Amino acid sequence: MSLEATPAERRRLKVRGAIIEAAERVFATEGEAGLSIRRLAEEIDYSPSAIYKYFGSKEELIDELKEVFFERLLSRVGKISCADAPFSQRGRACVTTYIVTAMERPHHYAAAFSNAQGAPVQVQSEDWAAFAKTNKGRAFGVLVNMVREGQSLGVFDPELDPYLSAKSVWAASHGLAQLMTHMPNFPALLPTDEPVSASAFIAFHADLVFRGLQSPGEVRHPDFTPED
Amino acid sequence: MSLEATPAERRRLKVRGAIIEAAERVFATEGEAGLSIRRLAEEIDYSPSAIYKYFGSKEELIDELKEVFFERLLSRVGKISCADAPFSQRGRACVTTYIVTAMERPHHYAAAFSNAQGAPVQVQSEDWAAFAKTNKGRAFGVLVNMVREGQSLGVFDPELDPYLSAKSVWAASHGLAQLMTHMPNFPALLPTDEPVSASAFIAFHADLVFRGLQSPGEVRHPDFTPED
DNA sequence: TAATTTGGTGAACAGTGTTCACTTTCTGAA
DNA sequence: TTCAGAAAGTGAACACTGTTCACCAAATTA
Repeated sequence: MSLEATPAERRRLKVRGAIIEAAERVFATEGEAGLSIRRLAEEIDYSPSAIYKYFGSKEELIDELKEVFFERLLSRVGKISCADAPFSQRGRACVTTYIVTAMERPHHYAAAFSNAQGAPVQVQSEDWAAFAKTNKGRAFGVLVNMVREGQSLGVFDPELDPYLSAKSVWAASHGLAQLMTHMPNFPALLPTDEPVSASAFIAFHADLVFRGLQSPGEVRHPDFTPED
Repeated sequence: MSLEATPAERRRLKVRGAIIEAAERVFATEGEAGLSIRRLAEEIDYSPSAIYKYFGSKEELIDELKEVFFERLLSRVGKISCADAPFSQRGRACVTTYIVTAMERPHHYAAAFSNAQGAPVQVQSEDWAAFAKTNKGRAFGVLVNMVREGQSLGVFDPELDPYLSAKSVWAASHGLAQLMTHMPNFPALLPTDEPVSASAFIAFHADLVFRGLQSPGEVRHPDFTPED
């Protein structure tokens, strides 16, 4: 048995790739509702039971879709966090990038926080060591470092625990991401008629989140001006 | 036809009540996964098709469960908001109450933000007038008033738009509620061994949210001390 | 070439939500 | 009180679903 990719292995990867490609296509547009094994099989011209030679279950297949989605989310936020820009911009960009990426694939993001039956994902007994290795865990690590950097720069309140603060930032980002994937016109829900764009509101939210972390003397008014 | 409740009407309400009671029982513990029409029919000793004489569809039935849940959430947050307590306490309590109530019925809360297939609920073309009449909309109104009160007291930054601020607070609350219903040990996910209780972390989060709203001069360090 | 693993299939199982023709029960008016 | 009509309830069926399993053919290995 060689370490090279045998023709059989290459063929296998090809079929497997076709499956997740078709799954990605239908999942991105119709979500879990439109993704049935039989339909997937029809799209790739195989029998339904063939899929079970490549994936143990439908859930396993969808888990892979979520995984690649979170990898992109991680990579994007990671890139932002170490970009060449002032801290205040980078910090806010972490939050906005997270939310924008979630909104690009609402079904993926929603599914990542609920299993097939819409029930809460119970991640019982998961400890820190296990969590830190997951994509979610590494994205969280980026946030912790960002809080630490802000504290060392004197911008963020040094009294705040970086881990708890990062969790709070994550929760705040997650909340807006979820609300906006579920109600696309959420920012525009106003009694007045002046429109507020999605991106403008995301910026506003990111700003408020960061004001909460700033040192008592450092808090400034948001540079928020509704555009377009 | 009288306005009184005829015996037939009373009987009908009784059966209907038995259905939602059974549905509530199984939904609260097992969520949408365990709730099937056939099982429900078995529990109330009727045939499955009988249920369709009372509810147009399974979704309609579940919508009612969500509705009563949000009514309780609304009533709780509403009570807190006009309680006899200092503003800083009431304000934070709105956030913590929201999160704690969500955690009491994780399946209800999760379902309220995703349809049966786990796909995002698309509330397209919903305008403010319609939104303001829903339970979500009225709970949101409570938040807006709270922001306004904080501004008139000089505690919150008067430059902030009350509606956008209330949305941000809602998003932040929703985010933690969702994260905690999905990962019960979220607050305890720490590299260190010192435990942080759920309630302690919720308080910490609420505090950060409020720091973000405070006037530049008013920001104080959080009075957060990990208890128990 | 022979043996064995792998890839692929169709039929079936146990579920699901929902519909529909049908019967039974109850109700409101003549 | 009788009787038409509505309401309540039923069982069988439809069209799905994820999943399994015996079976078959093709590719790989010995």
